[in-house]
Amino acid sequence: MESDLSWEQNTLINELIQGMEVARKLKADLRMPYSVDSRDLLVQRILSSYEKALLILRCNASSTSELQAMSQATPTLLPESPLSVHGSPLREDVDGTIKDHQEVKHDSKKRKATPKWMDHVRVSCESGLEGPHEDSYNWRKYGQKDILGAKYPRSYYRCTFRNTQGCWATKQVQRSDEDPTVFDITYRGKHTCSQGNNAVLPPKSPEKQEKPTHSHNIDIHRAQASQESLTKFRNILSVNTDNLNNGDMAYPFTFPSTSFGCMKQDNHSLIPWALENESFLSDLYQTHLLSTTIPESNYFPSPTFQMNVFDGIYSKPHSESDINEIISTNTSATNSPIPDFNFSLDPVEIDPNFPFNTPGLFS
DNA sequence: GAAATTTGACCTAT
DNA sequence: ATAGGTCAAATTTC
Repeated sequence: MESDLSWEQNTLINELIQGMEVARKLKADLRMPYSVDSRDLLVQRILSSYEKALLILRCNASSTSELQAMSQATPTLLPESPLSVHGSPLREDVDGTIKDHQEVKHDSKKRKATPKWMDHVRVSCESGLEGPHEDSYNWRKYGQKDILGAKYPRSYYRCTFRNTQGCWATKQVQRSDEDPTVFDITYRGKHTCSQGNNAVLPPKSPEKQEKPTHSHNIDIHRAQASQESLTKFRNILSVNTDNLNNGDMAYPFTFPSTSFGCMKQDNHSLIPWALENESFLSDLYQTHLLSTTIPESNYFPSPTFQMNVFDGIYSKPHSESDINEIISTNTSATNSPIPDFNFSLDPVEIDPNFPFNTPGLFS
């Protein structure tokens, strides 16, 4: 990657370029009288790029160096196992908070300290969604809270196997104010239960996973159907990996800002992206397939949906400071349990002549 | 009856 | 003092 630019600058450039490219595609698309779906897709991608860029700028004002360190220090850190850095003297206390063993406090109370990492994703269901789309984990809701300044309450979930297996993974789900079709989902803690330990997740218990209040044909995103789909998707990704030919495969990758979920409508979009794209964001994003439980299932009346998942950043587990900012977004189709993809699918065509390193570009 | 959800109360960080 | 996060009893669902 360009060494002359800072990490966030590269990220910002990439996002803006991506937005520009997609806008061009949209412009071209506007000449076509029939492709409404693809326009929606392109608009979504543009918005996603700008959103990422804004997030980066925000983070730049606060903890850029930390985030950069994170991204560089955790190239192999898997979403599924953010705590499992080899040899790292980390521990996770009973409430899921990760602590360096030197800074373990006496947490006599139940109240959680701010976790040292989280995985933040956004799920967009533009075309509507019925029913929960799952993230292959079993969650139990344990609370809901109205959040100041937010239109919608935040829901709190913990792993169903908390008691039986001592799994302290939690997640929070909150509907976006700006776009009610978007859910911000924050994962905290690591799954130590059997479902978290299995690379191939066990089938979900039928009583929980697919409450058949919604029956439709969401193909690849349906959490339950995702096992086969994920396998296929892995294969796709593997092809891309093999073709990438660069030495950065130890880095994480990102999925396109638009979704994987669009495959239903646009079966052509994913693979070409995967094959054409450079992995220029690969050192920025810890990416994973994602499908996420949307408990507020009634929000989405239409059977088709589209996920717009933003990848999460995992803080450097041994960082001494809390990093709770969520700085990057991404799209994919399953949650953290799919750990090891390290390349980008973003459909970006970078102009090789673009003067990224122009002095003063970011000054 | 067991498991999941709801919801008001409680706890703690800021 | 306040907001966010969690607990746990009550309620609902299966």
